[in-house]
Amino acid sequence: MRLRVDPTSPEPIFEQLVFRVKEAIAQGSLAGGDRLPSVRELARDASINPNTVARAYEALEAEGVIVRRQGSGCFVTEKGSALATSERKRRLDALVQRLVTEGFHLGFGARELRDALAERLSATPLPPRRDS
Amino acid sequence: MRLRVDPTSPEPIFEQLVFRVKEAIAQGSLAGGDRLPSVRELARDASINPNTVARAYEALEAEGVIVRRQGSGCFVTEKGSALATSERKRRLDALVQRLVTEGFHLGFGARELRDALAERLSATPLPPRRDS
DNA sequence: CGCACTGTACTATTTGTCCTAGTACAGTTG
DNA sequence: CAACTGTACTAGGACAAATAGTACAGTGCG
Repeated sequence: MRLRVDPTSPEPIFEQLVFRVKEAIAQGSLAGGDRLPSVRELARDASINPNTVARAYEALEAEGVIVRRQGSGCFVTEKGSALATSERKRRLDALVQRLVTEGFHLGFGARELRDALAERLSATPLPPRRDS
Repeated sequence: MRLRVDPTSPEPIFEQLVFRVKEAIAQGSLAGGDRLPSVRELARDASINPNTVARAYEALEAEGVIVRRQGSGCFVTEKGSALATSERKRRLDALVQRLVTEGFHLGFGARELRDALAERLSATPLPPRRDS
């Protein structure tokens, strides 16, 4: 469980951490019940402040991705998203719109976008979902 | 050309403007050669500071999306992305990875992601590209 | 129990960004 | 010339991010 962070990126460090954890789960390298590195351990490994790690873990818990247990550690949740269907759909649409718009300005057309997504999905299939 | 902005959003106003303009181009409601509203006019309409609009236009020009002509206005560029192929590919992959990861945590599977993208692309087809 | 670990909660400080406000200058258009 | 365009500053307020340090509270194990 090695998490890297780019201190020069304009993206806040704690947000990078949040995404890396979600990424690891979406790729199957972290699964429900798995334990994350401790706040202090991860801070030492990544050469960042423990408070920053704690902030990332706090955000992950707020999203329902992990649970934090005082004294024992942080663990990946089993359940899926707790959002209403309409809100989930809205967020997905926003993500897709982002991809389409930015992709277009990068010079990619509809087919290339579809292909890139398909390739990504077949390269590392999504782990099975455990819907609550 | 009406551009709306959400002052309560955590996303900076100037970034919202940048994306709105790119969105309009990707949807065909703005095309190469079209003129954007002036800095002061847009600022008045959206009830924001002219400096904020100027900042957005500056960012858009830095990305090659528009050109700014002192005294005459800002115009949508004809050309495509000026980035190296490898860099364009890398950015596209990052966008796709974002969609897949966040989509997964929203509870969507591979098929639903593909369908959402396909639906978006068929709803408003991308305008023809004028590659430089 | 006792110790070492875990997360949690503060305060304080520094740094950087976002946004607003105001002024001024420079190029373009009619 | 007059009225518009973008551009470039300064200044200041508000806020977020990250650091450092300290302290407290729950857990697990020898």
